Amino acid sequence: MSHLVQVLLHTPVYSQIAGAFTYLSDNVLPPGTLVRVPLGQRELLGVTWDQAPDQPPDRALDPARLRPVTAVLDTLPALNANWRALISFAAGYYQRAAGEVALAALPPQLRDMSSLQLARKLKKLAKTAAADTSAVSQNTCPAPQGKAGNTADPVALSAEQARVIGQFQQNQGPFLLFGATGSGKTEVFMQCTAELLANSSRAQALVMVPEINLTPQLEDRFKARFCQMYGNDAVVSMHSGMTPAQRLNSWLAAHSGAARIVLGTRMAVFASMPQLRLIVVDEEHDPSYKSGEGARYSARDLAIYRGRQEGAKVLLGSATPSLESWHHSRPAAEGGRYLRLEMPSRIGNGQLPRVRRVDMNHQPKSCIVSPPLLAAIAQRVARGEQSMVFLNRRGYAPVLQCTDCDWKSECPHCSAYRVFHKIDRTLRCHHCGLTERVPRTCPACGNHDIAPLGRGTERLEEHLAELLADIRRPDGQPVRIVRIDADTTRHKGALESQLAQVHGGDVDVLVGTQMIAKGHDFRRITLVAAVNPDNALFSSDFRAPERLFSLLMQAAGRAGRDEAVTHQSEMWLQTFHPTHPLYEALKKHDYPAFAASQLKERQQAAMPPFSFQALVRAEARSQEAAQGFLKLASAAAERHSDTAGLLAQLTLYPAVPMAMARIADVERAQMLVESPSRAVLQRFLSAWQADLHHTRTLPECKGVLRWAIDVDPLNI
DNA sequence: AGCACGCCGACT
DNA sequence: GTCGGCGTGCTC
Repeated sequence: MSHLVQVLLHTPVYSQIAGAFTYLSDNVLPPGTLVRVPLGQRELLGVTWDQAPDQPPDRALDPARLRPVTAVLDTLPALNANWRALISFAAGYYQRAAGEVALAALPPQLRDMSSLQLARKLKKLAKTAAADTSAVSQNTCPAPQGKAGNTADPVALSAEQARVIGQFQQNQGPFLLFGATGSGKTEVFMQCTAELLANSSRAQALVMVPEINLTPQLEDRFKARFCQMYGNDAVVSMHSGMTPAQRLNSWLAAHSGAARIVLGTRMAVFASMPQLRLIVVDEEHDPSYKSGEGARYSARDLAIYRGRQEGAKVLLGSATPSLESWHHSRPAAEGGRYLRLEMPSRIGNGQLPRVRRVDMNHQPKSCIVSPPLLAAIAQRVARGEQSMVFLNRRGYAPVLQCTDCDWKSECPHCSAYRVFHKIDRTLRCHHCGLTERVPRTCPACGNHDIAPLGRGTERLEEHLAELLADIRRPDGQPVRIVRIDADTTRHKGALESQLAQVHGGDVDVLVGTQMIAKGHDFRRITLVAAVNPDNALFSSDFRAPERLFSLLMQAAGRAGRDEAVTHQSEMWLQTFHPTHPLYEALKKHDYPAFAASQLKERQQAAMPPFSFQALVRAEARSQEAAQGFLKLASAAAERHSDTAGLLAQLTLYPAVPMAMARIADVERAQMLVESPSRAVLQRFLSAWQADLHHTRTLPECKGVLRWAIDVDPLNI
């Protein structure tokens, strides 16, 4: 028992003991070893860590009170230095405890396994893996040819794809693949993966997608291509929709090197992959890559760090890149650090849909679907083609209002209205979940007339059904409308079955929220319409236009994927601002022009990517308490020399209520910190942590429930 | 974060 | 009389 060992545990930053714990061990344990250690009454999983160089191990610790390591899980190889560097970097950059980040990056099941259980598990896996590889070597020799058009075979590449792959091979990256929807980005990802895996018998690739919904179809394509070559467990998935046992299996396969390809959502960026050679980030602009809980990391940004750290190539892909990535991929002569790869054309003569704007100023007052749009949809139905109509609000109406007095369907617990859902006659708060039956009379004045105000997908569906009631499909049947949103897909498998309905041609008009804009290929859709996209144009969030543009481009990409119908596909926009530059750029499918104008505005206003931001958020029972905490903390920053010295190079904005100020009776406030220098912002935040912790303990901050730092926040 | 210890309200 | 609410405080 003579060796001291540093161990990271799942303890958050604000528990004073943010660093590693010291334990006694019989043997020298290499850093990255999994151990089980006692902490108070509990026994926890921990990871041994490198000695902090700037800090002697035995500072004020009483050596007599050190406890021994309970067990060493050394049947598993230690987590390597690259993985530990990633964890340390993420913890430092996002201002969290290394232990919290490290333990959150391990599969949850591992936390409550003894070394014996783990050893058994590994033995079992080794056995099945051996059986599997022998099976593979049997059936790869004369590769059993599946049905015609097998996805397992690399398809013939377009000239653009071939050129881009060539650039990928000849450069080190990081790369930004800027490719139109339908230009064949996935095929490029697979070719690049195939290439790197073929180079070395142990090389591994990590492929990330923004949403769980998108993993199954990606998994199918990758499995069809790579499992024949490398075995059935060569491709594994990692996302939060998997069972704990599945997640453990995938993690172990990646960690041992058995898995050659890991597909997953943002959490997969932390997968232990000892031979990582490639990281692909598909739809890199998607906000889902930014975590909103715990350590608020950006998986896309960490992918860039990780790639550099491990010498793995990083390939970001999008049809509408984030302005950050776009800016980084400007020509190297102008300071760009990423290599931009471009694929502007759709595969197989596919064209992007023609964009048509309906000026709602010249349409009947308060109409939901304008006559020209309605006529266009009716025409599609009569021709046997499909239409897709977007509205980013679910429910029947966003507000219910008394026609007599001022009453509106406010949520008693949130600063939001409850949404009217006609289907079950309820008022539902989309923030806290409060659900009540619609009152018969106005709760304030007793009036019988309470009317829905505004429109949601439910009402749009109903409205379209009325308007299209007389329209017949080519087979003489009445029009079929289906709605897809969070309400209709609540049950497991519902989304899949509804999508199958659409693919099967049973549906003429698809109504939905942005849920249907992402990823799914609908081959017979020739019309996509955004009913009311204007909201985002004048939002207080400076990223709202970027998100709208991306959403509309993605939506437009749903139309005309089939060569037979591509020439007549259209994207319709109903707007009160038809000449807005965003729509002008969209009409030309001109992301570069849109990005250039946005970046110019951002530069003039010194906003990201020309400045760096962090947000401190506080939650309390009262708005005063939440803001009070932030004010005290910023006063402390001005008092203390280590933070005050940096204030000349950054701006501490005043504390303000969040856009959604109250959710479930919790008041939320935030404070923005901004600097032209990322390094200055980092130094400031690190030094300021102590002030924030201390401020929290003051008696006047009793009411503060939680606070957190969000570095590079997406929603301000 | 957990989990203890610790002091005040409605129930077998 | 207990069971249990969650307010402070500690964990190598």
